[in-house]
Amino acid sequence: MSGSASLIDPRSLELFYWVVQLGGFRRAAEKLATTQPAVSARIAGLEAAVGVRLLERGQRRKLSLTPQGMLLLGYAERLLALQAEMQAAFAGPAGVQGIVRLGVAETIVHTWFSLLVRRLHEAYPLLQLDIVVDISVNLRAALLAGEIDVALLLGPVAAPGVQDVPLSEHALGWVAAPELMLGTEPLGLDALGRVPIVTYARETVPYQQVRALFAGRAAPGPRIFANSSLASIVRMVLDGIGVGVIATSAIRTELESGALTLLVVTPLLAPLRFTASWRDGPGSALAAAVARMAEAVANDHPG
Amino acid sequence: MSGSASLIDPRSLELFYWVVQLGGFRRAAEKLATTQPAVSARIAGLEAAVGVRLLERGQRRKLSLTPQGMLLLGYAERLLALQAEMQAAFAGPAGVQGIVRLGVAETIVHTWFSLLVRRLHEAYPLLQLDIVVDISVNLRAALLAGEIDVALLLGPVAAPGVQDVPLSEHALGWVAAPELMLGTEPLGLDALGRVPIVTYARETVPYQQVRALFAGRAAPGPRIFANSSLASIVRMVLDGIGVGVIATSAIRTELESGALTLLVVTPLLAPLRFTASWRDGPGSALAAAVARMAEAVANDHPG
DNA sequence: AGAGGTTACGGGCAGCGTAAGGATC
DNA sequence: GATCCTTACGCTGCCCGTAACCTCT
Repeated sequence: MSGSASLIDPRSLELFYWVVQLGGFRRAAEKLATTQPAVSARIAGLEAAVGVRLLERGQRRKLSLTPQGMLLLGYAERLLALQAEMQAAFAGPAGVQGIVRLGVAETIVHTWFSLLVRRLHEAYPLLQLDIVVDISVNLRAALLAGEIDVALLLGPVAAPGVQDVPLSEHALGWVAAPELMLGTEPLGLDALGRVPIVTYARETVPYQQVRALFAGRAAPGPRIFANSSLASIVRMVLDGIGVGVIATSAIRTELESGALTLLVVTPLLAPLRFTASWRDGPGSALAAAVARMAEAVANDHPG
Repeated sequence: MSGSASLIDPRSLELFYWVVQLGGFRRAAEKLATTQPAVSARIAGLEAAVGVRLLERGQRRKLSLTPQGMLLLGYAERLLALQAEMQAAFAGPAGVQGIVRLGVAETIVHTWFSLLVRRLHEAYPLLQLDIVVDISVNLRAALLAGEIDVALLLGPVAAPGVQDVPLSEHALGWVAAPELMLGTEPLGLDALGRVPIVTYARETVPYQQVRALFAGRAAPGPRIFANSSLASIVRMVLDGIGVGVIATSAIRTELESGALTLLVVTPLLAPLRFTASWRDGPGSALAAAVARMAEAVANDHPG
C-alpha cells in the first residue's frame, strides 16, 4: 500500500513549505534559487516518503493541499521556526548569511539606496542581494507573488502576511530647467498646462496625482510624458522639454547646482510615502533585518 | 573571527546529539551505523558552521560540552523530538523503518524469541534488527554504553534514562538425564553436591544463585560447570555429565520427550525475572515499540 | 600497547541542471 | 499558444569508507 520508502528530509520540507506559501513549484524554485525540476523531484520524494499525495495539482491550475498536506505543513512550519530560532541563536550579525531578493522603487535608488547597501554589507558581510528596480505597483505584485522578499516602495502593501514599516516621506516637486524661465512667482495650473509635464510612468502614484489635478477642468489637459526611467526624466527636464514632477530628494544635486529650479506651485502635491515591506513567516528574519536597516537609513536621510 | 561558513545541518545535529548522549564519537558512529571519521568530519563541520567549539575532547578521555554546545544540544533535542513526532504522525506501523540493535539473553532465544522476531517483521516490515546474544550483565553494559538499543535481559536495568518493562518469569529447574537415576523423590543439597552442576556462565544470576545455596555449608562445595552456551549446557546434561540448573521454559521439548527429567529439590530457586529495557529519548519510539512487542509476546507465552 | 580521535585519499551515488515531453487553460 | 509540471539523462560534487597517523592513558 503506502510504500513509505525513506525518511522525511527537512530540506524537502522547506521546499514544500514554500511551494504552498507561494502557490506553485516555479515560484518556490525561484525563491530557493533552484530549478523547477529539482522542486518536482523533491516534492515527489516527499510524497513517496509519507506514502500519500500532499498536493493536488489538478484543477484550474491551482495547487491545493490534501489533508495530509495540511498536517505536514503544520509540522513544516514548526520545524522551520525552530530552525530559524536556532540559527539566530548562533549566528551573530556577522554570521548571518543568505540571499535576499530586494525590490526598490527608483526614487529610492537615487537617494539613499546605495548607503543602505553599504550598511547592509558592513553589518552582514555574507548577505547576498538580488536587486530589482521597478515601479511600486510591479514591486507590490512581485512581493505578493513571492518573487522578491523585501520591497522598498510606495506603500503600504497592506496584505495579509506582509509587514510594512514606514520610511521617510519624499516631497514631490515641480521642477524645470532655468532656461524655461518660468520665474519664481507662484504658478497656477493654467500656466503649467501649457508646457509638457514629464513624470513617472503611467501606473505610478505621481502620474495619477498629476492627472487628477487637471481632471475636471475646462481647459484641455496638459501633455504628460510618462517615463519609466527616472534618469531619463531628469535628462528631459534638464534639456528643457518640459516641467518635471519628481521627488526632490532624488535630484538634490541638480537643484543645488542650479541645473534645475524648484517651481512654486499651488496646489501642493502630496508627498510620496514609502514603506519597507516584506513577507512575514519562518525564515523571514533576514528580510526583516533588511527592512529595519532600510528604516534606519531612511531616518538618517529624510526626504 | 567566527568563520560561520554554512548553515546548521539537521543531520549533523542528530549526530551531535548522540555523541553527547553516548559520550564519544565512536559510540555515536556505531549507533548511527557509520564510521568514526564520518562523525569527526560532521562534528567539525558543525563547529565550523556555528563558528565555535562545541565539544572539549581534551582531558581524561572525557568529552565535555562548551556553553555553546549546551545551547546547541537543547535545540538538537527539541528538533529531534519534533521530527520524531512528525515521523510518527505519518508513518503508520507499516511505514515504520529503521534499525534496532537488540540484545537478547540466551534463555529468551530458546523460548519465544523467534516468535517475537516474526511478529515484529509482520507489524513493521521495514524494520531491521541487529541481534546480539549475550549474558545479561554484558547486555546491561552494552545498553548503558549505547551499543544496543533494546535488551531483553534479567532486569531491571534501573538506570537513569533507561525504561524497564517486566516480561514473564522463567522458573529455574534442576534437571537431569534419566540415566542418572536420581529418582523422583525430593532431593536435598547434600545429594546434589555429589554430582557436577551444569549451569550458566559465572557472571550470571543462576550461577550466583547456585553458588549462594552451597555457601556457608560445611561440606565442600559442588563442582560447577559454568558454560556460556545454553545449547552446550543442555547437551552436557543430556549426556549425563551432571545435573543442570536451567530455565525450564528453554528445555520444554526435552522435558516433554522425557530426555530430561525435572528433579524435585528443596529449597527452590528464585525464578528469573526478565525485562525489556531500552534507552529513552528522542527517536526511541522504535526501541519502545520493540520492547512493547516483546512484552506482548512474553505474556502470550508465560515461562 | 591499546583505545579514541584526526588526517588523507579514492570511489560511489544522490541531486542538480539542461532539455524535451505532456497537460491544461 | 502559453504556462506549468513531469520525465529523461549526463554530470558534478559531496560525503562516506578505508587506511595510516597522532595522542593520551
